[in-house]
Amino acid sequence: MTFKRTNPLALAVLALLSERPMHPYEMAQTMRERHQEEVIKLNYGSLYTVVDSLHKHELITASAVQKAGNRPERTVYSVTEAGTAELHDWLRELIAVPAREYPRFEAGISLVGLLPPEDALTLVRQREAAVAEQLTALAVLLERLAGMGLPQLAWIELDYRMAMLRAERAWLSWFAAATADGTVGGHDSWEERHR
Amino acid sequence: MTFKRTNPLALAVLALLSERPMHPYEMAQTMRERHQEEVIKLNYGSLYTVVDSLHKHELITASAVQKAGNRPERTVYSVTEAGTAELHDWLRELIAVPAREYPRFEAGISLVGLLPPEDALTLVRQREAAVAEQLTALAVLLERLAGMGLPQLAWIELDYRMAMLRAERAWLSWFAAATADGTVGGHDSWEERHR
DNA sequence: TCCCGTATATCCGGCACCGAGTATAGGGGT
DNA sequence: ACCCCTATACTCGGTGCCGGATATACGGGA
Repeated sequence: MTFKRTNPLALAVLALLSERPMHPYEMAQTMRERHQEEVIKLNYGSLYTVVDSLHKHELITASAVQKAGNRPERTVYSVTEAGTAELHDWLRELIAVPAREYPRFEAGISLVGLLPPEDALTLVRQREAAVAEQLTALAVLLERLAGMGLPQLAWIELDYRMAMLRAERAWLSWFAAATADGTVGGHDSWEERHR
Repeated sequence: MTFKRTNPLALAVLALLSERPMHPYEMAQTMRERHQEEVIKLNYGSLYTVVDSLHKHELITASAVQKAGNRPERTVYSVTEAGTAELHDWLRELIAVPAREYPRFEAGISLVGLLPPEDALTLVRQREAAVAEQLTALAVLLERLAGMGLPQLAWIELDYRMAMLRAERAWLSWFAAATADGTVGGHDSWEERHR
């Protein structure tokens, strides 16, 4: 059976091991330090499952089993050639081919007609504020990373995220305005339904 | 134990049942007809699991068990009062509170430095083209829906999606250009690493 | 010296989810 | 009268994922 590219955590593992051999716990630490867990969901339970799976598919190998005192054994893994190939090919796919993601907000907004227009307006305004906050937080973080001398390429994904958040904020602002002054198509029957 | 708002399919079920009682298979059909499966992932296996779960939590009730000939029994469900409350509250949360989604592309682009710049450029251009195609397809669909007399509110989530896709296309276009003419921060060491 | 909070490192049981399988009914063609 | 294809309606086994439990080491304060 061929390896299934479901959990992006496996991608992170391959990427880390392509730097140097590590044991799972060290991978987690490194991901934390680099703020990588903001981009790829990290979960200790899943980490060991994912490492096992990669091992089974021979994309990584157990290169050493250390034992310090009475502590649990630490298995150190290295990436294999097949693993490096998998990493690069997976990366290519992720970048070149847009994937259906089913964002939760799309599901929510598609049913917004079930709520009274006044309520919808309040909720959208709340989201707008939350998105604005995230944007300023991101701006601060970027400032700090750039100040540390890191090149743009090292935080390119944050640049992308900011662009997306700005677009979302703009859309929310438009929708709020259109709901407030009743110019959203179908506003009359929407109001009528809720009294 | 309180109901866990994980699978948005449960949201769709509550929304459908708030129109009229249905059996699971009919829910699936209705979702298909309305293009709802483009916004909420539909999977027959999950559908029955989700319905069971809603039933266990008494958010829906089995209002009838029909039996036509020798065909398998069809259980018709209705939404309870608690179910309607859950639907509305869940909707509010989905709209007002942005959720961390971990988009696959963010994971991919964050590691783009592992690929040679020329390859990255090609891949990003490919994605740009794919996104452009999705945009034209969406525009056609919107035209058709508007032509059928449906109000904007009925396809508001597509409007949102178009806005997001346009923003993504713009960002990809920028990144491709910056990679091509070497103005992306850290381009020199990026090139150097790959020879 | 004892204690306790934190860091280290992994394991495991339960459950949601998925995709493929199953079985009958209905309808149209020859 | 027979066949086959599609639509109907659900079922089930396998698996990946998650959160919390487990167990030891270490360092610092009383």
